[in-house]
Amino acid sequence: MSALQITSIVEDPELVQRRRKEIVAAATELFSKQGFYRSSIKEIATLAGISSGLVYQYVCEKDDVLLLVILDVVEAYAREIPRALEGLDDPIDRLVATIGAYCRVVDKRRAATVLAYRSTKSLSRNRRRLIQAREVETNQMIAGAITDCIKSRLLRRINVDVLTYQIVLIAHGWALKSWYLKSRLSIEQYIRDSLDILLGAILTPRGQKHYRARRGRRK
Amino acid sequence: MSALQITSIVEDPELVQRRRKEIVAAATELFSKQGFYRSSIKEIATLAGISSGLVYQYVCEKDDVLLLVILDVVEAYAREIPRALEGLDDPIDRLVATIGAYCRVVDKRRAATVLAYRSTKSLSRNRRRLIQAREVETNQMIAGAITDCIKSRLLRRINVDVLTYQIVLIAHGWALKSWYLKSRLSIEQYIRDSLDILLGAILTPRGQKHYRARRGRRK
Amino acid sequence: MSALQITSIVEDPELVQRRRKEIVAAATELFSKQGFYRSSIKEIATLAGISSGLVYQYVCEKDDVLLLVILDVVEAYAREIPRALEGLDDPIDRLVATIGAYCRVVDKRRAATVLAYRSTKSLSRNRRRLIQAREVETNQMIAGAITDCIKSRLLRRINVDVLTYQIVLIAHGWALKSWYLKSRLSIEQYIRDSLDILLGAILTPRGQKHYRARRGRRK
Amino acid sequence: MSALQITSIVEDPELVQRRRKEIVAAATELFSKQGFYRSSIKEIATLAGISSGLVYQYVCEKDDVLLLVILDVVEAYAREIPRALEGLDDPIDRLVATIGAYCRVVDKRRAATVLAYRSTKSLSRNRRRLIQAREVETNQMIAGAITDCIKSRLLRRINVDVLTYQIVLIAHGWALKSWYLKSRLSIEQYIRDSLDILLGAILTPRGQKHYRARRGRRK
DNA sequence: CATGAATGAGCGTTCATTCAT
DNA sequence: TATGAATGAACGCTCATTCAT
Repeated sequence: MSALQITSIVEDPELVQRRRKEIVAAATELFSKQGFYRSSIKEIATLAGISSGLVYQYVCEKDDVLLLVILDVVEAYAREIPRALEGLDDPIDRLVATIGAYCRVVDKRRAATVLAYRSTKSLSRNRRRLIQAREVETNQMIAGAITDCIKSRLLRRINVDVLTYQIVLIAHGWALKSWYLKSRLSIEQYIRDSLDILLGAILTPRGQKHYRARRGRRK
Repeated sequence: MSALQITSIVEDPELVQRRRKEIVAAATELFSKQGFYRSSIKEIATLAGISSGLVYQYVCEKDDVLLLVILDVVEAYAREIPRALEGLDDPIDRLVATIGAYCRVVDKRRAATVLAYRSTKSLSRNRRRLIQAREVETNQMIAGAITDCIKSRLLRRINVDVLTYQIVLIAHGWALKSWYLKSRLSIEQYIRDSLDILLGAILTPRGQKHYRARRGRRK
Repeated sequence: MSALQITSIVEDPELVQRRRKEIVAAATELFSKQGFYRSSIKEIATLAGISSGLVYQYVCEKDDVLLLVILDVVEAYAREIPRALEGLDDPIDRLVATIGAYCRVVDKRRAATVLAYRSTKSLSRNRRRLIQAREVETNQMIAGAITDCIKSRLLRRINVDVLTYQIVLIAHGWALKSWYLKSRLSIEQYIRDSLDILLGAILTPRGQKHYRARRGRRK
Repeated sequence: MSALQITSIVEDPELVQRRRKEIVAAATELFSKQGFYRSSIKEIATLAGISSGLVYQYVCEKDDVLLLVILDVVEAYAREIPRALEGLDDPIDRLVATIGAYCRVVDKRRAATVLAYRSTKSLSRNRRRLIQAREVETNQMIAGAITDCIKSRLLRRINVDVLTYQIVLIAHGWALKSWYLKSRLSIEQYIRDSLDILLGAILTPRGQKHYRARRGRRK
């Protein structure tokens, strides 16, 4: 639905979709491994089993390939998170499930997630906005889960935006910092410990008293 | 102490430092604006007010310029965070100050922080390791502050690595997601709300009971 | 059979042959006039009537162009000498014809012969070996003619390797020292006088007696 | 005496000579190993133990360094061959000694000899002429020895120029083809076998009859 | 005399993009 | 539609040469 924005010379929409899927698969692999600039259209075409000229029948510029690749990642989030919520009604359950699902999707697409971070800025203003718009959509699912919890008085009235991004960053962090974390934790431990920190109050009762006292004085 | 790793043809260390500073300043500006690959050595040299050939008297390859730029950011963290802790003894104060300081450094160097995220993967294995080693050093300051709090029984025995990276990501998130956050919050509000979420228990008493109950059942 | 060693991106073998021929022709002209290092790929491409990028569709590195050029010379020897021997059976006739043919090929490709001498050392070990292997092949034709003469008791049992190279050097000498010889002799005179020296005993009967006597004493 | 042609900024002639000697020694080593174009002035200067700028006090362009280097080789021939003739009166002895001496000088300076062949053409017309003039001078010693033999009726009236160059090429051939010859012969064997071919009639009596008969018919 | 930092032209090479087939 | 040969701009990097010190 989003890829439609990129005009293709070929008119048969099914063919467009099929070819683009091949191209995106090849490009994702190469971009993840070598980065966008070190991967040439020819390499991508070869890996996709087509000729380099043909790529330009489905894409206007090399940058479009990158856009397609990143959209593919971002849409995977939007697709897979809701699936994890199916059948869950309790707001806390939904929040917990959301966080877990997000982390697990990131885990499955670690390289692509890192790629999205690296490369979004390489895109033109317009293309970047497109990605960001999708990201906001995805985040709204998280924000929604948070809001529901607040409405149900299960969460305090914390800043929803900030908590949303804290959750997003926790999920993405698993990919971004996997060079450090991967050797120390499994993804499931990471999810559990992150939830533990986020939802269990990290301050001890004594710490809470202490913190409130200090905070009062700092103001 | 780190720049020593990049060999320079010029031997006068003062001159090396001065020139590299000029080069790094120009490169940081360009890399932040256009990215590493879209910035040419000639552009960097021109912006730095020197000839393109001269760059190669202070650096072996273009990649070294990137390394220098990223090290410069990473070292700013290592330099400025301890300064914020001077005179603070209380563990909670120190933790809070660390988080605030980290966020503020990131705020001052938003573009460079994003750059570090985008570009570290463009570096060779060795250079990347160098950056990561410094990042780990910086993180140890945060981890230290956390551990102190735990020792003083002000914090529960949560996973120190995970909390450390949660804090790091919160700080970096201000840069990474500034396209969203910047128009909604000031950095100081961001710090305050992030601390609020992290240190104030986000679950209400009712939420806590609820969460514990659900968690028990989920296991 | 030799050019196969240099891989080309273009796969149509006829096209490869045609383009390489154009490139070699242009390169031979330029290398001969200005030397390998003073000739740029752009110059070669322009003279060949193609774009500079296209050269790299038929060659991996600039060095390959040089290899192609030198192989072209060396193979001209291997191609044209046997032709001069067609229909000749007498061993002495064959030896004389070989020498004459070699000199005449060199004469036709004087510049390229000099080029081969100048530039072979610029090539990588492997490429150099390739050239040398072909040179040895060519020389074996000469060595064969010599051996046949010895077998027929028309030549004394002199050192075949040394005589072979004496002949090779006589032929190449016409190119290498043409700055001196060209104004004093025609190629046909050069061939005749060289044969006269080589095959006619240069010592007079008196000289021979003298030489043998002195040689005895020197030992 | 020849180097004087290259103007030097430094005026003290002794210093000029000393420095140039250092430069030539370093350059000869590098040029022989890597070739002229792959050796930089900086490398030469460093190997000579001076600064790169200083080279330009003793030389106008890089090409002058090459000229100096080649002149040095060529003059070694002119210096060392006469020394081998000292005390010899007999014309054949002198001719034999000349050839042996030439070969031995070449053997001692194999790399430099090859260098001279590779690089003379890289020089400007004027510089090349200078080298060639010296070569002619050296060759005149050989030609003189030949002429003396002819005058004494020890040699037939063969073409002196051609024989001279045959001798020169035999000597240089030891360097030029050392990749083939070195593993098969010692320099002394090479000299002996070359003289054997050149001075001993290579045709057997039967071969001579044969040759004369064929030659008559070929005309 | 000597140094070595600085310049800038120039080269080899890559690759996005086009277009004839 | 699909191919892949062809183009040509652009970049990283080197190095002869100059010149302030």
